[in-house]
Amino acid sequence: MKNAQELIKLNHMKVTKGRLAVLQYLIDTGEPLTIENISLGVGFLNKVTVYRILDIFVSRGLVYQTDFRKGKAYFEFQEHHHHHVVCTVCGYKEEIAACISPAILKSVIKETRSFSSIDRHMLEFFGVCNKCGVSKNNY
Amino acid sequence: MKNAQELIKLNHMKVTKGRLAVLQYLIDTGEPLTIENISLGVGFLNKVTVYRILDIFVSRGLVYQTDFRKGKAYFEFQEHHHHHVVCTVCGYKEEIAACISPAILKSVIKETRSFSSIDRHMLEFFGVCNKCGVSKNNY
DNA sequence: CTCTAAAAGCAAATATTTTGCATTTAAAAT
DNA sequence: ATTTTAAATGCAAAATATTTGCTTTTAGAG
Repeated sequence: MKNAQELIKLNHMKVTKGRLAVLQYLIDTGEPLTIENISLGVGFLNKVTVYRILDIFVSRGLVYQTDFRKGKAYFEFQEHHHHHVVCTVCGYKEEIAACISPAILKSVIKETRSFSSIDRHMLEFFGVCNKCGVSKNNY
Repeated sequence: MKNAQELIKLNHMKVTKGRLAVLQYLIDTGEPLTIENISLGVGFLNKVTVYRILDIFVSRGLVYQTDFRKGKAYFEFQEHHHHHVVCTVCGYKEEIAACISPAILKSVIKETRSFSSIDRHMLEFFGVCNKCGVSKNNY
């Protein structure tokens, strides 16, 4: 388990107070957070800077950016790569280990004519949680 | 191949001029569109109404809502369910057939304690297209 | 310690999404 | 056909999210 500073260095970025704080906050909370969440959580950073820090973290693959159909981006440090199931009624989110298989990734590479490699993917599942009632259309 | 009106009726919604126009536009263009795109494309609908129409289309599974890390939602009619590879440099999008396997979906259901069914999922791949250069970090 | 490119701050603009309420309309009931 | 009514739409405004341009600060190389 590496610390924030090592992780930043390993990914070829300047180690700054802001980046350390954002990454540490993401590591500590361990759940998907919005820019607003992070900005408030860290406390001393300009929100624009938070946007820029997350942009670069995501582009280096240090942070997973995703979308839960809430009209804004969510960011999460992923010590272990994973995805979520989201309730479309109450917004409850559960972490899941299920992920695409290497075979699927290979088939993507094989299928596409315009990309020779895939850096990352975003995968989220939506349903209605047991509290909110049981959904009918399965697929 | 069903027409817009049948599709709306089949999904238990009132058939309105707005819904017909939006769905038809999505069918005709056949690519992921933003609210702005659809609003302009249809021409006569208030943008708020477009939001509301897409909300209900997505909730009924008639339309696939996704996110390409552009700070806004994309919507696409999916005659055949599919996903995309997106270039993180130029934004170029390519349609791909690759999708999660039924086995993965089963494993999600098995893994989660809070959901008894999954209605839909969002899956997108990101990379750098051949035009923009070749990315290094593969996984 | 100096220097410089990169990062952060700040203010403002732009874009996206949501909300509340008045009006219109689809389609069911008469 | 006409009436009725819940659902859909329009409109204006608010709230929220994201981007941009430019100045100042700072990490880290030399």
